Amino acid sequence: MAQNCRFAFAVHVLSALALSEDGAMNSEQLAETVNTNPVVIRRLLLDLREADLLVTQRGPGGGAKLAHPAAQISLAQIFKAVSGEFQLFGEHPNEPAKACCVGRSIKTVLEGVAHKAAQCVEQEYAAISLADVVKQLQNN
Amino acid sequence: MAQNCRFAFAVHVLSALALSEDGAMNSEQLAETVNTNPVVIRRLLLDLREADLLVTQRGPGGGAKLAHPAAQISLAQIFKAVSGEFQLFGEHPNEPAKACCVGRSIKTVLEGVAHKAAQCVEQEYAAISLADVVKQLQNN
DNA sequence: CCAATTTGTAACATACACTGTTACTTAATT
DNA sequence: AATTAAGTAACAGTGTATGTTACAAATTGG
Repeated sequence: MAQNCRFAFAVHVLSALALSEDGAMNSEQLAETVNTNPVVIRRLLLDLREADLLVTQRGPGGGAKLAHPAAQISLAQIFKAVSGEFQLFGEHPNEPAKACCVGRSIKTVLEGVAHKAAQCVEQEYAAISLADVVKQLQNN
Repeated sequence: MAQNCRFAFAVHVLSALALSEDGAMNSEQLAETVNTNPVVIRRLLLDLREADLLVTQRGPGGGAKLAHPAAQISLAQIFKAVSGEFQLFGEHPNEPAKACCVGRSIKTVLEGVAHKAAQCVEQEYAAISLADVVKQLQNN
């Protein structure tokens, strides 16, 4: 459903930081392991910093490092930081016809459905920590 | 996450059919209540017919009607019919660097995460029937 | 059989979002 | 002061979605 890969990139970046020697990596190193452009990484870092998941440092020897231990960072936090709220499907782009009883309230009903599903996914993601991901990476 | 509104349109269309007088409506009538183009509706009808959720009829007096009672159609069936499998986030578009242990197995780990979340959403949607949606529409 | 109607389908237009890229500014270290 | 790296703006290229027109295929009723 989410067409973008920002969440995948973000988990990759944070895992790499968790596993790096001194805990810090710059955008060029991160871009290399993710296989993308450093600017794409820096844009991601801004969102992750905004969510208090990492800190950045300019200048020589700068880069990014985790703001908290990996066990205290959940996939739900990461997802929200880079992709906003959980949205499982697109809404009506045009307003449905109000003349029909379906058109009048379909959006409200679908919002309820989307909300329940989003809660379900959020719980699932909240139960998985970055440390869990790192552990799995090491066992592969 | 799903950027497209095919699921919303599909639920709308099927609800309208469930609530229609004689159980049948043509693509023009459906397009009017959804507020889109009849061809968009007909493309949707093809997928819903393929999934055995409705039947279509050409020629004068033709149109679409439900293939089963609304209580026997779940939102999970509708979702799969028009949007394919549940996919909660996009994967790496480019292959991550295999030199780093994160790059080597991040895709596998993320697949596992996506699978668990997808199961969770599917269960949620499977528990809601078209009849439930119609009931909510009538109470609004 | 003929005319009207409606689905089925191809082709294209338009809009939008996302990734990637270049180039430059700002800040921090030595 | 020079170097390094993040921050940021602007734009290119790609892909996907909705919407639209036009026509083919099938079905019904007279």
